[in-house]
Amino acid sequence: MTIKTEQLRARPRRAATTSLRARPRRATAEVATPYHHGALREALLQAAERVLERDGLAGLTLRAVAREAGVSHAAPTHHFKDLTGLVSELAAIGFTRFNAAMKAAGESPGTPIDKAMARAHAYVAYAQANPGMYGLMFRTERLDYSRPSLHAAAEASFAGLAGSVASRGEGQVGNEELALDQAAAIARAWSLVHGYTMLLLEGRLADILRRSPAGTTAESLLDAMLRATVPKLPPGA
Amino acid sequence: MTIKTEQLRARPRRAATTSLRARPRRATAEVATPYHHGALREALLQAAERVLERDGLAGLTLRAVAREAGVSHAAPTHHFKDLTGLVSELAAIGFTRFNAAMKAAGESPGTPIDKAMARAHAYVAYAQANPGMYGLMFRTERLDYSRPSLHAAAEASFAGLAGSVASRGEGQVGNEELALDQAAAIARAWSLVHGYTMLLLEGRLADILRRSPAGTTAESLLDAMLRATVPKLPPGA
DNA sequence: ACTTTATCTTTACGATGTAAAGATGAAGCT
DNA sequence: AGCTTCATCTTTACATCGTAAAGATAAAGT
Repeated sequence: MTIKTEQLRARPRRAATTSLRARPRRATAEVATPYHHGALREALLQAAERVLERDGLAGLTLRAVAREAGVSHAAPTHHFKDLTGLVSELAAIGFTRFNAAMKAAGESPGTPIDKAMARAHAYVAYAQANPGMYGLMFRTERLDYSRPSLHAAAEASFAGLAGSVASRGEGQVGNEELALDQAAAIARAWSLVHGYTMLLLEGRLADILRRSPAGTTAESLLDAMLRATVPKLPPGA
Repeated sequence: MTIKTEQLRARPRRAATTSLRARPRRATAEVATPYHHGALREALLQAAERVLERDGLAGLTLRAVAREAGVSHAAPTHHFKDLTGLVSELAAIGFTRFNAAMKAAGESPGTPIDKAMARAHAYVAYAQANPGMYGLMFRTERLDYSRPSLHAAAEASFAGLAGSVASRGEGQVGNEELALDQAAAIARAWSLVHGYTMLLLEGRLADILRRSPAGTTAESLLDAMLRATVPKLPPGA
């Protein structure tokens, strides 16, 4: 691919003077990548997200993240062990934010159908605003679900979805049995919105949108698609 | 990862004797990786598919394919130029086979709804039988749609889907305009079946299946999911 | 003050994609 | 025929990547 030689990395911080480490502990309001100890873990996660949304999933390498954070390429190892570790931790963050967005959308006023629509739109909106993150979250390949943080966040995400479909109270759909029509309703809602999102992000819906009436957007098409399906939702609170 | 040293590759065919190339041209029934000229291109594609279904998408590397085919690691370059080239060509083959399976399913007897169900089942069945291939086909990242073979095969796939939904004759849904409800119907069908397939392949449906009534399979859940949606299909031939 | 320990850097190795130069044998030309 | 040409394959080379291991460095504990 011939991108650029690795020598171009953000150089290892202290060039020659060896003792500018006595810089103010809090430059403006937050510690700006402190010297030795510091909050490298968080800095790496932020750098990783920046790299992800800038260069895509393919560009999200351990070394690129370390470069972006201005540390040596082996520094992340101590905090995440693996690329899998870093990626999984980042995905957990993505799920957490995603869950918050979905919860907020579910608290909108209106009929249950209105709420369902709002949730669906929030779902797609999150993916459109954070395509890299969404791709990361749903590309299992390099994800380790045995990590507690990721497991919990993803589980909460599913529980929220299932709860919003299965006409229970608020999300509390633990581990109990599901009737076939309940399971089908959950699978339907999830498949619809996830499939639409994936096709949209991969550009597969571009053709359909181009042939649709002028002014049709991804949102309005989603709306039309759901409106034909939603009435079949189980009668619930 | 420490897999294995590259020395373990299928060694470069003629070890020391230098002239066993006068072996029978057709060993049993087909040329078995001929010497110089030969059908390397096809052999590489077959090797690639083998590697893909054996080691997954991550294991599908140029060098692994060359190894599998028993040639030097740079041999594929001349036939495909890139990893992208090889992968795209393989995806084109996948789409072609997929299209054939879908067409066959569409020719089953029964009502239009029966046909639609048969097609949906064929869709998921293909993905389950060829998970590597399906993942390859719908993971745009390393695909070059400007390649004529891939472009044509993918286009045909979409046309078949659109045609089967939009109640036209047989597939002829060229480039004309689409009414919003038509576009929505296509998006709905595609999103449903693609989303379901993706979630299934990534293991995301395992929880739902486990909590479903005993005996519920991926197929029966798909069936239940579709039965609640199908009645809303546009009234067509 | 000295040691311990967490954190970060260097160095090293095998793997990968890709480019470039060297072999090799089939096909074409005179 | 003999020679050249050229597509095909192999070697060699290089930049990159993930990961392991060993060395440095500063904060913390004794």
